[in-house]
Amino acid sequence: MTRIANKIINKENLLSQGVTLLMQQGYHGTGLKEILDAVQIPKGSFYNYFGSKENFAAEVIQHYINPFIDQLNGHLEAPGNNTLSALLCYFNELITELEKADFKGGCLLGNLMGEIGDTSELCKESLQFAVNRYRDLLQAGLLKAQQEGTVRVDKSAEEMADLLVNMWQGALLRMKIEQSSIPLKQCCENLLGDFFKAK
Amino acid sequence: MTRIANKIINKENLLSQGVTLLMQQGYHGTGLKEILDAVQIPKGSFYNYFGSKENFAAEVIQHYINPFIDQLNGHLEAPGNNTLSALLCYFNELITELEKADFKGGCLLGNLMGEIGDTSELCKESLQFAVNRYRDLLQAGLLKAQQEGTVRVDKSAEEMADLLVNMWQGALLRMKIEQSSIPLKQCCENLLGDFFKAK
DNA sequence: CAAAACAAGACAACCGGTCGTATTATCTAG
DNA sequence: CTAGATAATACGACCGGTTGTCTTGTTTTG
Repeated sequence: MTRIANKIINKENLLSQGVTLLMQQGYHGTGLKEILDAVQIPKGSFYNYFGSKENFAAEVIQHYINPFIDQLNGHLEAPGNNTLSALLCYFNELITELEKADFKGGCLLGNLMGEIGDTSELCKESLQFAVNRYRDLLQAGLLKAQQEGTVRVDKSAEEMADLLVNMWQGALLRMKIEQSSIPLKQCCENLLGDFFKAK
Repeated sequence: MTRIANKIINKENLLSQGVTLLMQQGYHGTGLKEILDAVQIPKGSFYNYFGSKENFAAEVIQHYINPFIDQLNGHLEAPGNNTLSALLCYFNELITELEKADFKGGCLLGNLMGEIGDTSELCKESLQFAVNRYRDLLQAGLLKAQQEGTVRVDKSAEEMADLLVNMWQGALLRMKIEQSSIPLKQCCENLLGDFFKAK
């Protein structure tokens, strides 16, 4: 095992553990020691890899969103019925996962937007980038659904994508304190299943 | 000045400063020292008043929501055009205030739901109670608007109130990282100004 | 004067970050 | 191909400062 390969593995482990801990306990609620102990990596190495906790968090954010992009992409590209159904299917998958996790954590992006969205410039930019990537993908899906005639065309796909992202984030917060997936389901039913539908 | 009156003033000052600091820096991001220094109250007194930081935060949450309840109530009871307009007027007032604050802070409830919603049982309950009080008031307004014929009746006032609260929370998060009131305006225009409207 | 309320600061644990040293990889010269 | 120089990485003891909480002595009150 070469040294350089080990570095990549270590960074990957740190980021992965960072996603888990930051999502559940927040930025200030998670100490470096806790992350480092979990993956058995000394502090000096951490600072060699990332330079600072803030910079680490900015990378964690990107590391977090990637799987969601892939998962959504998978549903959008799958040869199924129509794109609107694919979106509904995707969100139902998310809901199932959140139920399985007992509504713990929610969304790292939403949590960090609230906690450090206006105290860390670096993380704010990382959050912006991550949210925009996600929103753009939703927008592409909604645009396709518009062309298929299942989604109304008197509103732009971009605006609807923003509405969906925002209500979903709010629903995740409600989910956390109510320990229930009802807010999530209401979000899908009312937007994708009603408000966005072509007349 | 009696001793008991002073205690009330001190508690009030602590709660008020707590609202400001917890909203901007979060729960774990704000140390007791910072709050105590700001209001010139010794640490011993704090623990005499509140018992613990967690308990303090739970009280801060209630202290935070009260003015919003009052403000919304004011708009709902004012002898204006109709209740739907009153709701729109209320939210526009909020938007103006957030713009004046340069989009800093956002909503204490949303921020804390994300940060400690699933680590502090006590705060979770306090958040639940605060959010429900707010939601119930919105629900009452929407119900009145339904009776006035300006809001659709094929959806329950409760469901619409939940949707409004959730999208508003999500919009506040987006506002924080985009430094823009556009998400907030989109929320109002699309829900109150479109989706909720009677046909 | 007893009991409760209050305030001051001690307290250990922990924070993010630094630094000197040891180890290893890569490059250069002969 | 190798010997030596240089850079990159690994590592954890250690830093000053802060954390939330608790103990203890004082003051106030009924």
